[in-house]
Amino acid sequence: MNDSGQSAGSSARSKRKDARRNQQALLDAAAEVFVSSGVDAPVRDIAARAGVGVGTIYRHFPTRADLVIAVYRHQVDACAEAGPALLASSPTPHAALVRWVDLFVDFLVTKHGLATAMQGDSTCFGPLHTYFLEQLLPVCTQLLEAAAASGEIRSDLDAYPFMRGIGNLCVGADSDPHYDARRLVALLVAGLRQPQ
Amino acid sequence: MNDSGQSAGSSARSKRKDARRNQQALLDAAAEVFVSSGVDAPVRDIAARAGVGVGTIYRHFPTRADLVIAVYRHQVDACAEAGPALLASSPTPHAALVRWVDLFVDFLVTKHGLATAMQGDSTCFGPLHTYFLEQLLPVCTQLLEAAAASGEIRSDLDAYPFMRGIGNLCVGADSDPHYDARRLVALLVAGLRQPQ
Amino acid sequence: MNDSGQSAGSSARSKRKDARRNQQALLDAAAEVFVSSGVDAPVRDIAARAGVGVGTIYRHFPTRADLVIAVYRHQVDACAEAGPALLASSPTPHAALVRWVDLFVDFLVTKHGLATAMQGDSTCFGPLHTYFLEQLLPVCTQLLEAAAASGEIRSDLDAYPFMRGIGNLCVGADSDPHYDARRLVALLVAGLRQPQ
Amino acid sequence: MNDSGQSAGSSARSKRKDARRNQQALLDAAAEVFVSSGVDAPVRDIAARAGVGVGTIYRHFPTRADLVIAVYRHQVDACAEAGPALLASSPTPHAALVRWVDLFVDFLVTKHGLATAMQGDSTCFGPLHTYFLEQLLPVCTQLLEAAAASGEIRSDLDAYPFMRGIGNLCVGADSDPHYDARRLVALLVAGLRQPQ
DNA sequence: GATGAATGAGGGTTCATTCAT
DNA sequence: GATGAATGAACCCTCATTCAT
Repeated sequence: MNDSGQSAGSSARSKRKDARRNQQALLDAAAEVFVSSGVDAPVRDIAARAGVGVGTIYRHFPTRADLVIAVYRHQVDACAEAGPALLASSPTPHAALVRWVDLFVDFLVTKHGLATAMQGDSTCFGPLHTYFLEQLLPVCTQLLEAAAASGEIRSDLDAYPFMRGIGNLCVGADSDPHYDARRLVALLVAGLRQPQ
Repeated sequence: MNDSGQSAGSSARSKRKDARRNQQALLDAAAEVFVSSGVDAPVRDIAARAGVGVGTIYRHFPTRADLVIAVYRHQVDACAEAGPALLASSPTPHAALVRWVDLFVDFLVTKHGLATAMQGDSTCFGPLHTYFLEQLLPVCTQLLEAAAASGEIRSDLDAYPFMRGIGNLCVGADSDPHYDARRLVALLVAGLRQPQ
Repeated sequence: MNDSGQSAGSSARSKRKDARRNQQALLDAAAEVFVSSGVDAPVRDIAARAGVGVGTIYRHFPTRADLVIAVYRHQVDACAEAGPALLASSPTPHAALVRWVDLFVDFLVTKHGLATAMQGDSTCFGPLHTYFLEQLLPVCTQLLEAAAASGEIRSDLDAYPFMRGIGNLCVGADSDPHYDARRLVALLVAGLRQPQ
Repeated sequence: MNDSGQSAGSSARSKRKDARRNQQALLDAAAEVFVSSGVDAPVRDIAARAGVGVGTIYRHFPTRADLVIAVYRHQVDACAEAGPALLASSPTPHAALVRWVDLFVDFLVTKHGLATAMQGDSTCFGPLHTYFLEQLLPVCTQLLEAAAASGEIRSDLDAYPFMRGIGNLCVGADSDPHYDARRLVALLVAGLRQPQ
């Protein structure tokens, strides 16, 4: 349309460029809307903010969860990568665990509604749930096992319930000033300590 | 109207009996539906299950929160009353606290979606939230203070965030067999222990 | 119930007394509610104000129109009776007509929503409409004919459209301070004057 | 998007054409339903008649008043434009006023329920009311002032109550064959004549 | 007779998702 | 590919009217 008289190839490329640009706009818009209205924000709001039609969202992200994943992929991945790094650089495995949990909680708390979306009962966030677990479960497991091996914490808690618990504790943390999720998560971690 | 005469009294009572029977049916139906579909279940579903019209629900329970309160009032009240009793009968305040938390968790976990409803962000459950807090906050506070006074736990956690945390940990506990809310709550309580 | 040990007759009479008392309370309550909320006020509001059940209203006044009629019967009748009296006491038939119209307008305007109820399209006010016409049409006709006979006004307007017109002009007169129904009715009557 | 190119332009236009076609269907359907059931007809009825979903109506006309305005905009505008034209082409301002009032009455009477909607008390028709007044008040004012300036009518009646009066006189005119709104409006206008 | 609980039709509104253009 | 119009199921809530007690 824009480049009249060009070859089909160029047309196709320009289309792709358009598509990619759109996808990026979508991610940016979604990130903003998620922050202001939570991850359950109406699809239309996101489309409007991105300046595209709702259909475009569905093309790029068939499921709402797909969109959420895409939006937070970088941060999830960073969180995943931080695990081994912290383990290597911290004085003890337990210290690494504490720091990593901090990262994870920051991530959940600062994203309005993400913690809720991570809850297991929501069927429409299945892929989101899955992705998070796939990325973070091994890391968390590694940290827990290391800390258990060093005798700092008990060894009878799996990473899955642990992460679920942290996720749950972060629910609603952004909307209630009287509720300090980090505090409670710290208590939970403290509860893991080996009863000397 | 309120005369002690038998006929009129019985007539009035019988009328009330009808209404009460209906109300009871409503409570039963709501309890069932809440379990199967959560406390956000459509009004009509509850009405249908109870075999009454929707208007009947609105008559008895103008607000959804009113209905939820009514459904769980006994249990909430029992939970509230258990606090002092446990304090009196347990070897230590900490033991009482642990047992009481158990009761509370049982209550939250066995009622599908109740924990979610207890979260602070839902505006339409204001009355419910309020009622729960009014009943249970003082009790929880008393238990925490007693345990703190006896030196068993730290004294810097208020009852409100504590209860919110417990409530959050119970979210989704009924739908995921891999998630053991009681375990995590136990860890949270363990985290309260005075770092000897 | 109250007079234990009385004869059936006395009981029956007391019932009637009760019924009459109820009916009066109903009329009073309805009058008040009509003023504050219009003649379309919910049935329950009236029952509540009267301190009776809704069923009682339906027993006494099967139709809302029946209730409205009953409430305003005195005033309608007074309006009807005023016609001949004014005709007899006024200097000219036209003067009598003007005064009578004043009465009628006062009646309609001071009763919130009555003018609306008098409109022909509302099917549920049929009996009301009918009663009003039955009582007032002959009177109005007489006044119009007298004024026409004396040459003061044209003779080609029937009482029915005339009254409908007046009724309509009074619609909404009580809720809009910028709208002066009496003014417009006066113009309408002025428009009747024989084009000398 | 707005480029003058043929293909894209036609594509954009064709999309709009579809929507416009639908919008037109909606306007037609609404017009019909308004005639048969009044402007208070259920949204669903209009949607059904137009063969569209209810959502489509809400998309095009967020408020019922918006729909009513759209349906009658042409006629209101025509009425507004007719004022100056009549003033220019009529022998006297009074004659122009009479003709214009005829147009206005025709408009109100032939649209079932429109007159009622024009009444001031209905809160949900605010925009409608506003639009009508904005369009027609200046015109009516001009006509009244011209006729007053020429000494044909009294000068102490504002356009607003005048129009309200006409509107009111037209209420129910379509459903009652015995009620001739035009007749009464003519009398009202006649009542304005300067008492020579 | 009186009561008021129950009914359920009726109307409004939102929003995820599809699909013609 | 992008668009956004259309769909319509799903909810909510009100209130006139009936009828068992």
